[in-house]
Amino acid sequence: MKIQEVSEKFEISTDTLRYYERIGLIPTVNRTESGIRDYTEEDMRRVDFVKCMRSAGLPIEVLIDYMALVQKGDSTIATRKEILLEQREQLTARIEEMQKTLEILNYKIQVYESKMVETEKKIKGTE
Amino acid sequence: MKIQEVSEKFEISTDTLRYYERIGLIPTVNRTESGIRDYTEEDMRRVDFVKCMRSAGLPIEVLIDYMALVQKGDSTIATRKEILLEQREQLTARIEEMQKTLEILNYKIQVYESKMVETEKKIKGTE
DNA sequence: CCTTGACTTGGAGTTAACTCCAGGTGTTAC
DNA sequence: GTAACACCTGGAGTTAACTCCAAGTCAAGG
Repeated sequence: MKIQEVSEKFEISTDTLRYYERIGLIPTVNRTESGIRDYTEEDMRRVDFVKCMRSAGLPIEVLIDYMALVQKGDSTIATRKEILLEQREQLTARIEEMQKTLEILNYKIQVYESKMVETEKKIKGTE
Repeated sequence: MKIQEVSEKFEISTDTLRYYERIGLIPTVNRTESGIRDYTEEDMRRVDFVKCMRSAGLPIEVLIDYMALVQKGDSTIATRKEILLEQREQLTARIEEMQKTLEILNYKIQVYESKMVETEKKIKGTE
């Protein structure tokens, strides 16, 4: 698959795909004879994984380290697990924060709602 | 309250507090005669609110607009509610994304876990 | 009174994660 | 076969949100 197809499939710009490759977040993609990227299924699984992790805010640096360990093979499993444990912890913390904020937003919206209803009533009363 | 006390209370650096003020995210804080910031209770409520919203990733620009409307008074309630509705929608979307990622992390960690148990068994078998 | 540390301002620097650009090559539809 | 478009690379530019700095003022303890 060519870069634009991958770009459309995963909704990641071609610039970003090339960027991910050049910083080593995904390993170098094979090129055709004329030098054009030809993504394999495995390449795309990696892209998908990275997209997912990035969408949750995992830092690129951490993902670079992690992906490098994946490339290195089974001897790195313990380290990889450590990385994911750490990231999971941070992620749950972030989610919790956001849920607290969400509740405050809910409350504020509801307050505004009832204030607006009050205002309506007053207007009606003076008609 | 002086800036450093506020900084410690909310765990926001003094630099960030001053930055928020200068970009208009919180209105200008009163100064003592000698020009030193003296935060009121209301100032601190604002700081707390901004901190909460920022921790959930709401963009500063949106918060500036929102806070300006708050200053403007009750006539802006409908607009404020619209802003919060929009932000709430985006926030729930982000939370959902993160929860999907969390599940994938959980799965991956569990796979690594069982791989490690397998390796343990093999080692024990060869002893 | 003088030192030490907190405070002030305006402006510059940093960081992460893209995003864009220029200059060149390859390919495909007519 | 040529115009239009996708692709390549290396490097520069952008954006959001801080964070740091310099040069100066102010306040409290000894």
